[in-house]
Amino acid sequence: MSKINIKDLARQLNLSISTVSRALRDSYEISAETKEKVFALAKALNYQPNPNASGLRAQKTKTIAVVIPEMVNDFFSLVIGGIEKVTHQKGYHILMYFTHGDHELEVSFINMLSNGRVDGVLLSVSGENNQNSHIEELNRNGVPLVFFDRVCETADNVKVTSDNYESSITATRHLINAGCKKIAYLQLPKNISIGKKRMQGYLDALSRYAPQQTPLVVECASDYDDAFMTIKKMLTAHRPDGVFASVEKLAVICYRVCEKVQLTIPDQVKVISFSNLQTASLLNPSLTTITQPAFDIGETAARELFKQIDGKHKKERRENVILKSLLIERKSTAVRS
Amino acid sequence: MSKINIKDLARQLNLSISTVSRALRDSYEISAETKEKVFALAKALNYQPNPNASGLRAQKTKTIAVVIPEMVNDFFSLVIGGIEKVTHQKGYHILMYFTHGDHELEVSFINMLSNGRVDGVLLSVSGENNQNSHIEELNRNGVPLVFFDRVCETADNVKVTSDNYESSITATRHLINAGCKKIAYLQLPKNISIGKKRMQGYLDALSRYAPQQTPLVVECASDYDDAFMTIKKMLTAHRPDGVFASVEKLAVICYRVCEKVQLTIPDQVKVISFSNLQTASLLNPSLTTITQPAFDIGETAARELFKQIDGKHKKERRENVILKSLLIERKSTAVRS
DNA sequence: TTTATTTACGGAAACGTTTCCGTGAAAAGG
DNA sequence: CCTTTTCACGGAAACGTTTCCGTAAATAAA
Repeated sequence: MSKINIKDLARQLNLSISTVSRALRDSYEISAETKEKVFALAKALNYQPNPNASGLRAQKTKTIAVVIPEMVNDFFSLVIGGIEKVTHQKGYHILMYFTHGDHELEVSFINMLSNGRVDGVLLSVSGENNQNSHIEELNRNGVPLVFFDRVCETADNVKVTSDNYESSITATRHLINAGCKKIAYLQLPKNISIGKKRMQGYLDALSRYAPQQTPLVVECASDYDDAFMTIKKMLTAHRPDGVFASVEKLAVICYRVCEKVQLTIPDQVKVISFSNLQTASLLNPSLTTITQPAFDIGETAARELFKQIDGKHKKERRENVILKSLLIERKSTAVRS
Repeated sequence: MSKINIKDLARQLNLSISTVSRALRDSYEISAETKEKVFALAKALNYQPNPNASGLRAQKTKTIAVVIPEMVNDFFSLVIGGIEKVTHQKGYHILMYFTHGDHELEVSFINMLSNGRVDGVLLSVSGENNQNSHIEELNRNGVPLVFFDRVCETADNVKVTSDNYESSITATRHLINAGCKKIAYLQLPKNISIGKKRMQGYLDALSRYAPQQTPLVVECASDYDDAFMTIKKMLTAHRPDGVFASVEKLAVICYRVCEKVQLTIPDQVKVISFSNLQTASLLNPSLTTITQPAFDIGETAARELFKQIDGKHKKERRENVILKSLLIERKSTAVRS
């Protein structure tokens, strides 16, 4: 129960509190010898300034919040890695919040963050993006905020995303080139911006490169079993020869359904998916993916946030950032030889 | 730039600060009507008490720290999920720190946490567990700490783990029963406690159930390429017919090596691994795993921590918790039919 | 020598809460 | 009618920092 504070240091050194404080911050108005003594004792006692006190006084917490839908997801794990790299360099701390796709929860988290708990927020929104009063409230309170991946289109904040529309075009075209005549698109229910862009890419690619095909958009629930049934019904009823999963989870479910209903990938149906799965190349068959630069997204978003936190000229208009994804071709879309 | 505080509320309501504060905390000495008014205005203005001020005053932060080696790892992701469940129920916040297996970093994080930044710490240690002065320092400062998975044996704190030794016995025996005559064990270099127990299980199972076999322990570097080369050399030189990977990462590398050197799993070599991979059943071939109750570990560790944080009678001796892992048999250890 | 400046430090206010102590007025008890 | 208790609230201290003022002594400038 030591928990020594600056007062203890001052007493032990026969100095005033203000002198010790200044010495610790290496102020020019403290003599070299005094600094030495203060540093030495501080180190010896492992003195750590109380963050609440400093934070209260300085109105700075050296902490940012990261709000994401979930954790068991290689994409978000990698993003966190990128965020952490920058944050650690800056000597900041990371508070993590998980919304589990629940918009209410997101609102309550964001509201919670509006009064000095953090110096900035990184947010990947969950669900409907039309209601953004909580975002506006945060902006009003002057808390810097940067979106990444799942952004709120209508909000006036920096957004860091990947080229979802173009990648969807590429992915769809990849299936077309592989000979698919009937391509299904699997999407999640929430009409998050990212989902819209991806679907638009799919639709545009079809009408541009395979106008004879009718789009087959399948909305899957976020619940695992529901999604499984939906995909199963779709596969058996419509018999597509290509499936484009807008998120990794749906590709995984699709694999399981194919196993169940005895559809062989890629001979009977080819599968491509947005995914950052570390094991994509080890799947049976290996999965062709559109891989987002997840780590880079996290790193970039964090850097943008710190630009605002450190920003002298805060009111200069910040640009959004769009990073490129990569199509990695594997066996799930291989043409039969 | 609103950021309203309790003073603003008091002024607008013509009440004193103390009255407003008590009203918000639903004190019995404030009349019902006054409470109403205060609540109403607080809600209307989205008043959020400044956490630094409350924390400073109460010497409580409603925040815990979670210190883990890495994030891109389904085991830790699931653990975080369990931790978050409990933490959210309790209305606490989570600070995350990643050690990247660097002991120095772990020490600096832990030291940082010794002065009121958090009310408690959940730690999965990285690397050597013989140096634990930083743990002792934290204990001296009265900050509650609970270990999970990778524990520090010599420290006198609650530890939540899974039955590593018994599971290793089971896994090894599983390979023996599948007919393996030469079983290799892949381990990481750091002699963390968890690694020792798992290896001991392997060794004991061999001497007990297949005494004719000589153990083949292979220490792999944490670096991917190094580990790949080590495993490749081992597989080609010793030609084991069974591989027991002590961690998921090594199993994945082993799969890649087998692909490279044209060894078929499970016919030429059977593979089993400790793993929480969500895609284990989708691998080629599907991977037999010892799956730890990761979510449960997180949940339990968090509950144990809160017992200490909330604890009236803090000095009662807490018991360690050991949760059971599950062997999930899949094709990577299938006997040829 | 007198005045101005620099050096090195101390006192105290402020950050936003919570809570200990008071206190006037109303209600209850005698 | 007077005393005691309860009720409902206000003033101010305290949490540990940082920083704005001050200031005595030493040095430099006049």
